[in-house]
Amino acid sequence: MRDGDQTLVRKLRLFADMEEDNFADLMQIAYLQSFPRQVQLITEGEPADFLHIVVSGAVELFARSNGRETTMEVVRPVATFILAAVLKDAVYLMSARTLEKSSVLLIPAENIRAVMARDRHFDKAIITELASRYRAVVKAQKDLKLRTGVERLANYLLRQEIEQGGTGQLVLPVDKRTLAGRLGMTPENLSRAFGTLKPYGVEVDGADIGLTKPDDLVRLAKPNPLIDDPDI
Amino acid sequence: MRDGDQTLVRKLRLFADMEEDNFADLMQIAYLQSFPRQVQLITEGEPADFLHIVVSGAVELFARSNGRETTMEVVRPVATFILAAVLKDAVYLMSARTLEKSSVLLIPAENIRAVMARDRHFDKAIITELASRYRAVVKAQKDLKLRTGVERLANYLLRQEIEQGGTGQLVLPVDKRTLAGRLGMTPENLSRAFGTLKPYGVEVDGADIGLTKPDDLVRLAKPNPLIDDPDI
DNA sequence: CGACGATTTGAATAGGATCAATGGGAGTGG
DNA sequence: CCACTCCCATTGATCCTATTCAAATCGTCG
Repeated sequence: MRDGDQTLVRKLRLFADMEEDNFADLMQIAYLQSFPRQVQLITEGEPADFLHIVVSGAVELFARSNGRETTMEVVRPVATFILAAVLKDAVYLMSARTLEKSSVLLIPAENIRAVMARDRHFDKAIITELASRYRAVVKAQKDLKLRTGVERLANYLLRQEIEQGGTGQLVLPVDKRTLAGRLGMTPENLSRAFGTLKPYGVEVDGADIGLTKPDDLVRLAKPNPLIDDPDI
Repeated sequence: MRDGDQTLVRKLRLFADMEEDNFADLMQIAYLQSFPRQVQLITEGEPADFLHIVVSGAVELFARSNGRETTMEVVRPVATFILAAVLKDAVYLMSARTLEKSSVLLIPAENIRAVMARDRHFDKAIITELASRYRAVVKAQKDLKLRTGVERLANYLLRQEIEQGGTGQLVLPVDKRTLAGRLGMTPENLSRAFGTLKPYGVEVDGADIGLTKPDDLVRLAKPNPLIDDPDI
């Protein structure tokens, strides 16, 4: 692994306060792997062998049942995923696939648990991380149950616009098919939702989106910090 | 608090391994309060002052936005709720109200954090608890996104039947209005869903349910351990 | 008995999904 | 460079699920 990448991983909430020796141990054992796009990394139902950390690219967490499939989350660098399964020594509840060419750091679950047993700071970091993840899922569920598809899209666009600098412009970070999954709708429906938002100043040109009437869009979206604010 | 209740709380995963002194400290400070049914205990958006533990009765976690409301979870004794908010020293993401006459143990958030700072076992317990909660929410989201209302009800009935002894009989633990919320549908729809399940041997008499054709019901419900198994 | 809330039933509507067909690049091979 | 292909995105039509609004029924409790 390149030093730069290692520095990024070290900056993760999860590892930031870990004792130097322990971090070095983990990095010694961990290995970084590169994958092309659309490679399935883990499969739901299998035992959690490795903690995964997306170092570059993007990973989609998804789930299947009955022949249906749904996107649960999109993880972008630098972030961990399936931490809970590793800690519980349980099976994965979600599958994961790369959305783009990605590199992923793999740390054997047993090593994570071993460091946990001797590094106090790591415990605290895990607690913070898990609590944040938990709250993120709760927010996602509120988004899903309390809003229509159009409202979810509107709020998503408003969040992205802020994240990308508040210039009234934004670029969709994933293709529309994946975005539809993330927003809990079909691609067809997403297309129509964009259509519905046109009168609210949403101008679409491929992945480039312009928001020309932010006030109108906000009035429609009714953003709610308890759903949309990533820091709460 | 009665000794019996204290014993039950002590048996919670969260407190089971805690050092005796620390547990005694917490119980000293904690206070048990009784509430009639339909009392709102916490309100989303307010700072998390207390860890709550349902000692008897039942508590519904719900959320609002846009004028819509949805049930997120029903918590039954003995279990904690809003742990994540307390740990992050953040605002509640969900509101809570009693469904029945209930007694709730309240522990000030600062004391929880203080014990965390000095009790190693408590850290581990919190991690386990949070990881379980996280996985529970993920399962709930899969249930919601991968199944129709009728399927959710069918699986719910099958889970309850097992939990209540596998006799082919079960009693709904909440009124149907609340059950509808839990299952992500309206009361009217729940009624119709029960109607739809009649040909599959679901016999309804108030809160008493009989499952006379379990095989047929299973065929419809297609239960999935990665959604329905509480121990995974 | 009477009132109130819970549940059920009915009819109309809305939000999304599905199926089918068309347009539009990006990449490939000639 | 161009034709071809493939996949994504869009659009239209239709179907299905679930919500909403309204009304009837049931049960319980005072």
